[in-house]
Amino acid sequence: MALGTDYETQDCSLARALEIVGERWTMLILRECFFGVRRFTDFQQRLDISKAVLTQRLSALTDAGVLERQPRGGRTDYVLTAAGLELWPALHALIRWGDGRSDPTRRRRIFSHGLCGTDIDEFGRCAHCESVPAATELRVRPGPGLGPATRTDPISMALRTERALLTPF
Amino acid sequence: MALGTDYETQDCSLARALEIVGERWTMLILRECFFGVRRFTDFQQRLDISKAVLTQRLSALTDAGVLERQPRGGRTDYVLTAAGLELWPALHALIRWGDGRSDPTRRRRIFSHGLCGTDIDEFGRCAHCESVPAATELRVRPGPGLGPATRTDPISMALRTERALLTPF
DNA sequence: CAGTATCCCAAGCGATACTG
DNA sequence: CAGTATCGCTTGGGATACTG
Repeated sequence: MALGTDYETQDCSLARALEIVGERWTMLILRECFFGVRRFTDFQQRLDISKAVLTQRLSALTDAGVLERQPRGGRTDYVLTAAGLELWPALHALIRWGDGRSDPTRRRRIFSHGLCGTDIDEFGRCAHCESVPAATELRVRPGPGLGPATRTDPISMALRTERALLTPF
Repeated sequence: MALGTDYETQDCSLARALEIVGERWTMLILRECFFGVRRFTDFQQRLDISKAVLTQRLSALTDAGVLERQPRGGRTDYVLTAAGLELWPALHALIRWGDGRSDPTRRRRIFSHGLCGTDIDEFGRCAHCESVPAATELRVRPGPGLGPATRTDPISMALRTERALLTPF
């Protein structure tokens, strides 16, 4: 069986999810979306991805209902839909797992609950509010593991300060 | 830049995670591990994956410290390590997201907290215990969305009953 | 700016056969 | 049982050039 062409025999919905978000680059694109990136050119420059591939991925995500095209200033924004926003727990879990692999004390990005300022734990929970905040309620800031600034573009610079997730650039 | 060959420029640990678990088939293999599959042949038959690819994935996961080889009865078991078990939140979030995409009332697999019997929510929480149980404390049972039994092998049949995660076959 | 079009190479993967 | 070896196709994707 060719994975990607026939998921019918898989008795678990994981395969269905991977069909949409399991391709190379897709998760990285979505991470950028959560960080507030919306423009084709910004995705392309930040990820250093070929334009053909980026076009294909953005279209696939749009077709799948994860992203939505919105006109802004004569240009197109790619914005997370409700279904896309629901991917946050999965994305966050992967980020935390990747972060914990080296030195857990040196995380690269730290997420906090905007309403109360408490950092969320590895399961996405805010200990103070006893809730699992949605992505729209979170803020990001650089952690101790984030390296020195190598990029000087406006987006990279903004992401070196604390900032609400999803705020458009 | 070629994704998969150079993640150094990625300022987020998501890329690091995807380097290990982002390849095709890898997540499906890990799902089987959480369900208790440990043998080469069982993976191969359940996933209908080519032996060459399975070999490569199992070796990569072993090298990455996600799986561990354990001799059992003259054969080899592939068993999740502590780092592998920590992938559960990410895997669970993806499964839930994939399940919710069609009809949320018709989930295929339902996970419950073995200690108290309460189903866990989409964030992995047990409402009764106010905790996020580890994979070792969970049980799986078929949900209303699981189709009719098409496979009659022992593993598929066992997975149509309630069962603790990670129990070896 | 936001793509499309073309080219071409490399990797991924399935199928099959073989092995200790 | 648990792989290796070989083959050959198909896809992915980087590079470059072009377009409304």
